[in-house]
Amino acid sequence: MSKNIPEKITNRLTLYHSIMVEYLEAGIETISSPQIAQRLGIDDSQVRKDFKLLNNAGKCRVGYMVKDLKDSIEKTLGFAHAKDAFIVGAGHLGLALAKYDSFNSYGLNILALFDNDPQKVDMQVNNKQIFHISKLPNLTQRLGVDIAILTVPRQNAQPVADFLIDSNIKYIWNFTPAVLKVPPEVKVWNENLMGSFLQFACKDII
Amino acid sequence: MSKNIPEKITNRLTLYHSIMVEYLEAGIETISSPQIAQRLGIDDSQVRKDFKLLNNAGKCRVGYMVKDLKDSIEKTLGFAHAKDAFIVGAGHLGLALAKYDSFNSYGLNILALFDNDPQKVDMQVNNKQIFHISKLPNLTQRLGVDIAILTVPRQNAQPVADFLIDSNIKYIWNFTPAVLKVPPEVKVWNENLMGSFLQFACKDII
DNA sequence: TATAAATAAAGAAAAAAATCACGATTTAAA
DNA sequence: TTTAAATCGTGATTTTTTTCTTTATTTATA
Repeated sequence: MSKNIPEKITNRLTLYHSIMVEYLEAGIETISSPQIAQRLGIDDSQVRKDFKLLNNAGKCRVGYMVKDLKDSIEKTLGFAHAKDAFIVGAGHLGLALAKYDSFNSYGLNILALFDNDPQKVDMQVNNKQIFHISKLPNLTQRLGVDIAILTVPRQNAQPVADFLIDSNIKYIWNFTPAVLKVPPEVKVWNENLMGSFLQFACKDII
Repeated sequence: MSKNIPEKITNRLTLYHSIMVEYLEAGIETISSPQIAQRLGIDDSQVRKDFKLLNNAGKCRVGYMVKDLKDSIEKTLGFAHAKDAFIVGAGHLGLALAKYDSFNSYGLNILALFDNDPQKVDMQVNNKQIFHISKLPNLTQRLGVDIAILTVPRQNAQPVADFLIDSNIKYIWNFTPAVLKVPPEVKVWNENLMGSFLQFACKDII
């Protein structure tokens, strides 16, 4: 689909999307760039520039059609293009993500969870089974999954990542604070919660 | 402290910090900008520019002292300046964050959790008590807490946020997909997990 | 000691992102 | 109907961020 959209814009598009969902639920059919801008604390021309990317014309003095914007954003970000993934690490964070049903509507399909704790194995979370980590290579191959969401403790992050890579996982969404060492063909996305918090903290609180 | 560091740089600083922790644990005393750059897939002059911000000189042909860099990053990002916070919403995500001990070493002190589910009230998570949400205004005032980490379901996000604001919460770290409406004196930081994922997905997978 | 290689530092250049400014359009109101 | 206000669209400008280039320094090696 339309790729190569810069991170920052993608991020704003998802925020716009949330607002569209809210407006639709409230039965509001049109929305203007200043309304959105004020809500997000950004410039209104920024919003319009982003929307131009969606090929979605607005109407002067009226604004944009909420439904059309929502559809365009979904199309642009590939919501419909479902991607399968495993969650590796069935601790609280892994379970929280497994229960996070929004993933589905955004095109991310969690097929199963993996853990090394025998007590957790065979449990079900949100209709997804927890398997022993040793089952991962086989299931990866059988189901053709190449995305893993890594939610193990920091100490295990690198060895588990190595295991995932051996099992042909190509994309790791890394929720651990470890900076993973991976070969060039494997892509890592660091969620980096602390970085996120510190950005918040540095700006306003300290 | 040294504020107004742009988001992107703050984010990189936390990644550098993770690498420093790892090097220290491995007993490695120096590190060079190309090493770090390669690890993170960025330009090495970028790394040096970031380090210049820390007033931390390197040595040609040798690199930087790992320990010094780690300390500088911690000082710059205000790790030592402890900030107290409440977690609002004791679902899996809230519990996961309550158990996330890294928060502490990064200067974020979770004092307690809040939920409206009577079954959860009075439970302990990682030595932190879960209170009924009705206790929040009182505790906010008594403990002088003005940061809330919001992990309730999307449907409850706005009403709970309104309640927090009435209770004098000034900073909301928003893990819900809702885009909150808040008065100008209240600052919201959207964690926006889906945005994060879609950035990842758009880049490489679709 | 001389040479080569790795690296930091710092300025220049390029690229990307955000903001500004203004004309055009549309709707509502006088 | 005229006027005013709101809003879009877009080019220009500014700011920020990243990358490139060069010079200087340090260490290791011949």
